[in-house]
Parts: sequence; structure tokens; C-alpha cells
Amino acid sequence: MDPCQGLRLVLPPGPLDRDRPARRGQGPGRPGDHLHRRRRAEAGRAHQPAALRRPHAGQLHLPGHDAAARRRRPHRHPRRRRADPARPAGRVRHRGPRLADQLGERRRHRLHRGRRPMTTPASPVRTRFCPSPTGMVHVGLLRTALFNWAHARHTGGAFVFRIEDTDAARDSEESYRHLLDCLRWLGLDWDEGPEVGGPHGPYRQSERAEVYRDVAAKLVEAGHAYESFSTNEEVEARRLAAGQDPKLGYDNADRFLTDAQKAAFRAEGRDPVLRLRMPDEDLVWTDLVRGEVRFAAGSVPDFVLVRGNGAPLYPFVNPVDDALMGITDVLRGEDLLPSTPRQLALYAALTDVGVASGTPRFGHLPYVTGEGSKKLSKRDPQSNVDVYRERGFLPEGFANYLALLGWSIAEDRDVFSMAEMVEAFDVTRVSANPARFDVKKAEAINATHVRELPVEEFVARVVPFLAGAGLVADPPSPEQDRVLRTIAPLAQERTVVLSDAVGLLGFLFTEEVAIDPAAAAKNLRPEDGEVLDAAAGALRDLADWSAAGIEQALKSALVDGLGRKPRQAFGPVRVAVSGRTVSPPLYESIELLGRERTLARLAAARDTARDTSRDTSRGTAG
RNA sequence: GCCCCCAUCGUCUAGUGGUCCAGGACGUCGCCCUUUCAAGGCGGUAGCACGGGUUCGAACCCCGUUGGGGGCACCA
Repeated sequence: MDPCQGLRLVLPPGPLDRDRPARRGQGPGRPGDHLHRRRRAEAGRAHQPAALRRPHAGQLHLPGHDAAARRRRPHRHPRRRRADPARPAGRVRHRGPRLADQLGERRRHRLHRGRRPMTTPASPVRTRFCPSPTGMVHVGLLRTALFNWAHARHTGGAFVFRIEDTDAARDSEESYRHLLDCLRWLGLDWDEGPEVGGPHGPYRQSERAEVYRDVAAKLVEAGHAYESFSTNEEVEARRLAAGQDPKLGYDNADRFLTDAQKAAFRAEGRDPVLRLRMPDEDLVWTDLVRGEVRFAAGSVPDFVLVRGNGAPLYPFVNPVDDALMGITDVLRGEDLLPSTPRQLALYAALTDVGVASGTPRFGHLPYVTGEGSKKLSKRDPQSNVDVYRERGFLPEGFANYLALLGWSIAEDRDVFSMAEMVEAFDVTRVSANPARFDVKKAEAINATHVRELPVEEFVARVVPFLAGAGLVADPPSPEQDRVLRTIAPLAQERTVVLSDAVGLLGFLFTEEVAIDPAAAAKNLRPEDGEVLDAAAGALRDLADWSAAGIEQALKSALVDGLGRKPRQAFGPVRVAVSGRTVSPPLYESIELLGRERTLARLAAARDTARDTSRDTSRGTAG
């Protein structure tokens, strides 16, 4: 299996090409455009302005194996233009040029290097998500999962889920379960991984120990890895002695130890670590989101693959598993960017010993930040996905917001479904800027999704929250169900997160309502007593107990009878009945509540209004 | 200290040399609608970090400065 070799440098626009109208509801379609443009792109390649023919991001950079990668391309071009049906065909970007063109073009366009368009690789894309189960699920982590998933789904590739549980001290079965649960909650499914299986298992690193042992042995045998006996103290001392900054790290001093030297160290009782010999070339790759990134030769020291006690480390096992699992595209957090040179070097070595068959593409996703501009800390409660689940964010609403953290579907739209995301998602259009997690915006996006829910669906989703608060049974009783279905359409548009329903609808499912003190202070003042009395009078013997009948009775009693403005007339009644200033529409609420409970609440509110009076006079006197 | 990444309204973004006195969304402010609160509708506020270059033309390409962030483990 060769995940990467098949990546071609030139691809005609294919079925997965993004050069098609991806937006919906964007005015009249232009059915001919796609074909038309495609024809132009193919036939007109030679006539394209040279600047539009840019190399793409799909080639593999194997350090030392790719002459093009070593060529210095000191400039960068930002990002590619999105294909837009409305644009003149001549501006439409197609896939990359042929290799010959590409090299020639690089010479001609040294001023335009940088992020290149994603190719649709000849071999299917395989992405992965590989968290370690060490605690709560971070919103940034889930965003990474979402982007990997969307990239795989968009390209028709596979999404692999692997658990990196090599740190027994921090990993727990509980957080492992929780991780799976969160992915499923968000609607992400994986083609290979835990509980699903697949041809490259096991998918938990804790079960792959012998794999790493074998690979490590191969690397040593081929001379890519070597035993290193230096202690940190010794390294530091050598750096200091040489007048260098000890922060430079390991000095590669053990690269050429003789067998006799090694034996002497062992005789001292030292256990060597295994280090990878870093190459002498610059380490360069074309990042899917950032364009070319280069680390100078010699700037990254030989790093540890396997501990002295034989335990393999993350920088080793991660690429090994990626290679073995045929991963072609690695989308991960920006925090991993500085470790990419090491991975590149490892990949070259793994390829040399036949474990890997090429280097994957890398894309480093921007940080998700919190208040200020610091990376959202794991300690920050805002970063915990559970908080949003518990508040009743819809998975589709939350996923929508997560997608907006670094990506946008169109310039005039930011509410979309997962299916629409999959259709439109393009990694190379992910922003490189850090994105602030904005709860307000997340809520606004979620509220839109809530409103778009079919009513029955809204009811179904809200029931667990109501039941959790002890308001209804789960499943609701027939009577509760009737009330719920009736009020749902009116409550839905007032719901931002599902847990809002508890406060909004609670009054319908209890005998006595607790009145919000702030609402009482505002709408149950002494002078509001007359309203409550009049309302009770109007409703006590009302023959037509319907929303319309109630409306008529209240209007004539309060507005006409007392001469109050609607606002002054209905506010107190609303608070009396629902306990809050925000509730579903009043007449419907009263109808559902029934005569008995309504009259009881009006009477109770009457007392509250008197109390308010006493409080007020006391306050004034004091 | 060394290395790397980033730089458009308060926030997230669109923008890839002329179609931009910069578009959308969230927030915010005002108005309308209205039975409170929402929702909805309409309108307003607010931004290309700075300095050089390249070019007939720069938010966009290049260099530098400044600012912000991250990484420098026998953690993942």
C-alpha cells in the first residue's frame, strides 16, 4: 500500500474539483459554467496568465530527496482565489501545472511562492485524529477532529481514529470513553478505529508496543538511529564549556560512539536512549494552510525516539503509526508545527527502511484562543466541550461554530449544515490566524439552528433537559406531551440553547411557580395590584377558555377597563403566571395553564405585590 | 536566548494587483414591528499595524520594523 506515492503533480479538474458553484441559494444557477470553465482551463492552459499557474501543495518533500524542495523560494503568495462562477473564466484557477511547468514557473515566479492549491490526490486521502485520553475534551481538539473529518469526507477519503494512550500515568479509560462519546455527539464517524476496527489495527497505541520495537530496531540497523548515553547535565556542561547557550539542547555528541565506548557506558549502568540522526539539509515542507515552512539545517538536534527504559515516545510512535496506517494528510494544531522537521526526518528514515512509503502532507491549524490572545488553556472552563453539551448546544450548531474557527464557507454566510460543510470544505482555505472562541457568536449560530429545527425535533431534543430538571417524565406523560407540543413552536424561537427551555417552560409543569425577584420588582409593584385583580375578575368566569377568548377578556378588562397601556397591563399578568418577564406568548400560556392554576397564581402575585409595597415603604423610611 | 507562526472593524472572517472611499457575521447603538422578552425587518458605528520598495496602479507581491502567539523534555 502506498498512500503517498500516487499523489500526482498534475490533475485535471475532476469530480471532486471545487470549481463548481458550491453555494446554495445564491441566485440563479449557471448550469453551463462549470463545463465551460473546465474546458477553458484544460484547453487554455498555455494561455493562462503565468501568475495563475502555480505549483500546488501536493508534492511530497522528502528531505534530501526532493531537489525542488531544496530550491530556495524565498517569497510567498498568500492563498489561492476561490473559484467563483461569476468570475471570468480566464481567472479561474485550475489544479497545478505539469512538473516541467512547475519547475519553470518557480524560476519565473520566484516572487509568488507560497501556499498552493490542494490537489485531489490520485490515491484517496486518509486523515486521522489521534488524541490522548488524558482528561476533558477541549474545543480546539474537537475542531481538529472536525477539520480532519471534513477533509476526508470532502475528498471521499477515509477518516481514521487512533488513540495515543502511551502515557499510562495520565491516560484513563474514562476519558477514552468520553472522547468517543464527544466525537459521536458532534456527528463525526470514523472509518477505522476503536469500536469500528479496520485493517491497520490495533488503533490504541497501548496495544502496539511490539510494532514500535520492530521499527526502532530497523532504524538502528540502517544507521538512522543510534544509542545515546549523554545525560542532560553532561550535555549542558558541554554546551557551557563551548561557550554556547545550554538551551540549544542536545549536541549530537553520541552520534559516532564506538562499540567500546558504548560498552563502557553500559558498564557504568547507563541505559541508552535511541536518537534519530537528523539530516544535514534544510527541512522544508509546503504546509496546507501556511505555504512553505523552512527550518535551517542543523537547527533541530537529534531527538529521542525511545527512552532508556525502552518506552517509545510520541515523536516516534506518531509518525510510525501514521505511516503504517497510510495517512496522507495530517491536520493538527499549530503547537505541533515546530516538531514537524523532526517528523520529516523520521519519515525519510522510515521510508528508507521500508516502513513508510512517503511523507504525508501537513496542515497546521491555527490556535483557538480565549480571552486575550493566549491559546485557550485546558484549565479554562470555556474550553471544555462538556460545558456546551450540558447547556444544550445542538451538535450541528456547535459544529457549525467550530467550523468557523479558521474556516468560512462563503463571504456572505456563516450558518450551514454538516453536509454543506463537507461539500465545501477545503483545507487550503483554512486561515492561518488564531481564532478567538466567542461564546456569544457560538450562541447566535446555535440559536439559528434551534429555530430551524422541525417542531417535533425541537420537542424531542428539549425533553431530556426538562426531564433532567424534574419538570416532565421521560418520556413525558400524555398530558405533558400535549402541553409541550402546543407550546413548542412558541418557545422555540426564544431558545438559544436547549437548557433555556427549563426556565422558559417550567411554569407550565409545576403547581406553584417561583417568581423571579427581579421580575417581581419590575412588574409586581403595589400599583400593579389592580391589574391582577382585574385579570382575575375577567378570567374567573370566562366562558370561552381559549387563547382568543383570554386575549379579548384581558384586553377589555385591563386596557379598556383600567386604561392601561398594553405594556403596563400585561407585564404583571405575565410575571404572575410564568414567574418571569420572558415567557412564551401570554394568552396561549394561560390557556395551557388552565383556569385553576392561573387564578391561584394571580392571587399569589397579589400578595407579592403587597410585599413589594411593604419593602418599598420600609426602604424609603430607612 | 534560539527557532517558528501570525498581522483587515471590539471579535471571527471575505479579499490573492484595478470591479474595494474594503463585503458578511457576532457584538454594540438607533428605529420599526409588538403583549413583556426574544425573534424578525431596517439603518448606524467601527478595520487594511507601521515604514520602505516593486508597479501606471498595492489590503493584496517583496524587504524591514513593531506587535501578538507558540515551541525549544527520556509529556502527548
